[in-house]
Amino acid sequence: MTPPAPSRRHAIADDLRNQISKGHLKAGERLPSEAQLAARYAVSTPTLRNALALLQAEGLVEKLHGSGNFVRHPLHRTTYVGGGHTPSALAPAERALHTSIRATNLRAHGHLTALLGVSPRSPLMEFFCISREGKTPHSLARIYVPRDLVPADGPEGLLTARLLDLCPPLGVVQETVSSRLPTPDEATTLRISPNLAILSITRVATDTTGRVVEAALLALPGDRADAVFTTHHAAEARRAER
Amino acid sequence: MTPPAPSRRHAIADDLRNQISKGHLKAGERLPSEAQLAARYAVSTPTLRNALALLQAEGLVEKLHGSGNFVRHPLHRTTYVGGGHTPSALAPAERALHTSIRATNLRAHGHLTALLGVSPRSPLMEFFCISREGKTPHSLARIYVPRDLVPADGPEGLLTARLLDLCPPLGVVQETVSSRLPTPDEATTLRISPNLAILSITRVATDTTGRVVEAALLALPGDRADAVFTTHHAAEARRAER
DNA sequence: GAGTGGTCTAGACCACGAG
DNA sequence: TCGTGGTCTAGACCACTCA
Repeated sequence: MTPPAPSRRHAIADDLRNQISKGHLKAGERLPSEAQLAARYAVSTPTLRNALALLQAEGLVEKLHGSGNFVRHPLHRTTYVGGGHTPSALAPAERALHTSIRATNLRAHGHLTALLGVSPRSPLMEFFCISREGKTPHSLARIYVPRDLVPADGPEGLLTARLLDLCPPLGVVQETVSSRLPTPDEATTLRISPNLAILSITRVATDTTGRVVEAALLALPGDRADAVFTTHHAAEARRAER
Repeated sequence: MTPPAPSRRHAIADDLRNQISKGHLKAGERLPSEAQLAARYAVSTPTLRNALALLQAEGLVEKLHGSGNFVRHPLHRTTYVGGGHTPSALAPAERALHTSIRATNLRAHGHLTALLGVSPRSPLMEFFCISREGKTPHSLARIYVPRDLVPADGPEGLLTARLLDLCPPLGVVQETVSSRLPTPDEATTLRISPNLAILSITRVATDTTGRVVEAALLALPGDRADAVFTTHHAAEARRAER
């Protein structure tokens, strides 16, 4: 189907890919050093590095500066479930994801004002969430909520984020998905290379009055995340009948 | 916010980015040759090419082999509207998109059988759609429909695709979004570099009986496409009351 | 054929991580 | 400190586009 790529880096990448899929190189294992691999394939180091860059973009190999290149564990894909009211970037509970949340008070600025439809410097609360499987991060979320929607009583623990499920009757949730390169910060916190594209989701939730109750900026590593959106058309058909 | 990137290629990319945004380099214009730019910035050609690769990944620059590097027209972003029943990768009609459709008869094979929930070699019709704005493609779609749902009367013109709006009462539409590198074919038909990630959307639509009436594989260039999904929670709330 | 980008080489030097 | 990957150089050769 795909014509065999003539370039050397593709040939090398194909060979390593095969070795990985056939189990000659196991998950978590360290590859030989780039110098050794370059010698084995009789290419220069930049060429070999290009080959590894391909595998890295596919999520098969993880590069750790100073340590080596490692075979990534067999692609545990995270699934983001769209359609609203998920406190963090809620992945299906199937897999044990440790989610750490950090809450910060701040004031609206920049495009946050436009997203939330509030005036500049109006008080917000930011929830900075990272979910990990083991040591490797699987999602990064920055969730902004007008401060008056956050109950002042409890400590801003895990529960405060969860209240979004209950508090106001949700109206419309709009999620915009795009694919882009991570910012340097995102790349480091997600522990991915700056060349690996991410799924970037902007979620804006409004209550029934049209007020924005939540704006979330989600970043999911492109090599280990999908987003699923399900639409029930039967509901709309029924509604149309009325 | 973002610490100034120390590497030369980032510095060069930043400079070119500024020149583009300030209008010193206009859309559609050709950049000086890579050799000239390398000389101007006093770097080697590979380094300069790395800088251009960054701009290319951002969609600001388009490389045409043998012709030169060009400033891309100001990012006409296409928006894919999720939530079902759109015949092709229907972008909002705001912009004049020429969509060409080619219909082919084939039989289910490979993962198509799983997607559509049909037995192998059962007859399908494939719609191969490309939408362009001017000369540059904006989306690529392969839509598969069980052949018995396609009316045999009319020629498989534009209308055949549109009938999906009407014919069966739709049940559930599920759309899975991921970010990945294009296959070589996709890269060439979309006229993007193999390094630019695409938004890949798999859409499966079922009718009210649960039968799959359409499976679509969509590929949208990551630098000029978004996908938007809107969920109306009021409807669900009302439904829950009953 | 002249000029362009695409690939590759064979080194050099720096930055990071672990012992 | 030592081995690792990260960046860069200066030039070679090939492939493509256009006149």
